[in-house]
Amino acid sequence: MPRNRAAPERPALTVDVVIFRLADERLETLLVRRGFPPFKGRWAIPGGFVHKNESLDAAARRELKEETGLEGIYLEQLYTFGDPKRDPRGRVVTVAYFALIPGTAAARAGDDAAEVGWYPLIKLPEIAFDHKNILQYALRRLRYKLEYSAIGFQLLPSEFTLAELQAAYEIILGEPLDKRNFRRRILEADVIEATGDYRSGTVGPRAALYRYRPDAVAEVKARRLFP
Amino acid sequence: MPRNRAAPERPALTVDVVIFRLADERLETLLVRRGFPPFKGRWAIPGGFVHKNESLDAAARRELKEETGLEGIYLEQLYTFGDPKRDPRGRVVTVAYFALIPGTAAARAGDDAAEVGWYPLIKLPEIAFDHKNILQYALRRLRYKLEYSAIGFQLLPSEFTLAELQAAYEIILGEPLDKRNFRRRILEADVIEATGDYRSGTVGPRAALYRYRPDAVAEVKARRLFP
DNA sequence: ACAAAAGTGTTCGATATACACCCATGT
DNA sequence: ACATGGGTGTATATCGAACACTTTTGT
Repeated sequence: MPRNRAAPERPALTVDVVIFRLADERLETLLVRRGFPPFKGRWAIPGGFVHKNESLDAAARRELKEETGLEGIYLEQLYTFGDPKRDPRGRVVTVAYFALIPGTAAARAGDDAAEVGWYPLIKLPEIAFDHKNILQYALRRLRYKLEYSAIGFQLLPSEFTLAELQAAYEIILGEPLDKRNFRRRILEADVIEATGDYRSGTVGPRAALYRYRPDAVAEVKARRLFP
Repeated sequence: MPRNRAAPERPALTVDVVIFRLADERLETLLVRRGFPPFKGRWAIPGGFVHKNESLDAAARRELKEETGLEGIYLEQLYTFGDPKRDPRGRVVTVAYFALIPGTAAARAGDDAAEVGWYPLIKLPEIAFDHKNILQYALRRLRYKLEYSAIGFQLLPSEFTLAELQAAYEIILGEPLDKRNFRRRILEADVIEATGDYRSGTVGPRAALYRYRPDAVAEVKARRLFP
């Protein structure tokens, strides 16, 4: 708490939300093209000022909804970036968040009709500010969380097959996983359950559909899921 | 980055530094007694405003030095707390850090002669603001980091015996550890090395002294150190 | 001599890893 | 009929957990 009153400052405070989705068998993130300097024409993580009487989480949720139209999305505070020089216009401290949206969710363009686009993380366009750092940080955290907790299904629709879930993990972790070991572990972790339905319309046997168990504990502390 | 310019706000921005040390076989934290309302007489985590042209990390280091006189200390950003009602005087967003200082480091009272004291985490006094939350969060993070990375020696002087290190881990994790397993794991982790000297003046065999290997990688990602 | 504390290996159980075939279904 | 892909079990290696005695030194 403030006791030293020397040279305080009231920096602008923003939230930036790194929004991940799976599409075309890649991990993608939503970026906004800047129409004005600085960094005109380059791409930035969507974000905005924190409003009066608004918590940081609420600000992040609002931004996420403005950009994608989605609510009830997995969202987590990532890190706060406050280098004095990170915005050439003046001091702006940003609290970064990351969000995982289901790949099928039709994320509409932002209300303000700015130019927005999804970009794969392996092939990013020219990035504004220190946002490349933030994206790298978010990716590290996502991979880490995927190994230690069971949040992969946040990137899938509400019902999914085990093959789809495994594919999501493989895309993000960037390595193939053994099918039998994957299924055993994910089921033993007790975070998903079979719906009883099957995916039809495909060649071959019908795959059982699973859903997230909302009553499950999100954090799997005792053991690494995918060591 | 800011694109939505509706109702922005410039909250006061502070850093709070949860400072941990080991003393009297307990984990203690430094607290400052508030001399004025709100929460007059209650105890708060040391902190203060972020200055102009000062990064968040620099602000945290400055606060840490002001309170303890120490430099070159382990310091890590924890989380940012921004509930609009967390300070009754107005909007104050705080970036919380945590620091680990060697138990022997004579942490002098703060420059401003405020009333400060070390308190064991198991028996905290009346806490101001939302600082109890922050302390709990910091303790969780400390325990977690201790299990997955090798930072326990940050709470010990530069040279220490394995018995001392084990005692530190036991205090923080709150459970006894097997001596032989502890020694094997901590040595296999390759973060400490024998100095070649021995601790004398004690009853019984002389214990070998160890030091931190500064070239070692801090994060032990591959495996839990103490599962 | 005795008390205190340092140092040292092995066994056993649990967990992780590697690996291949059968069968249902749609075309 | 055949191509596609879902579903299933086991053997081996690695890792974690539990456990006791000997030796050194100061008093």
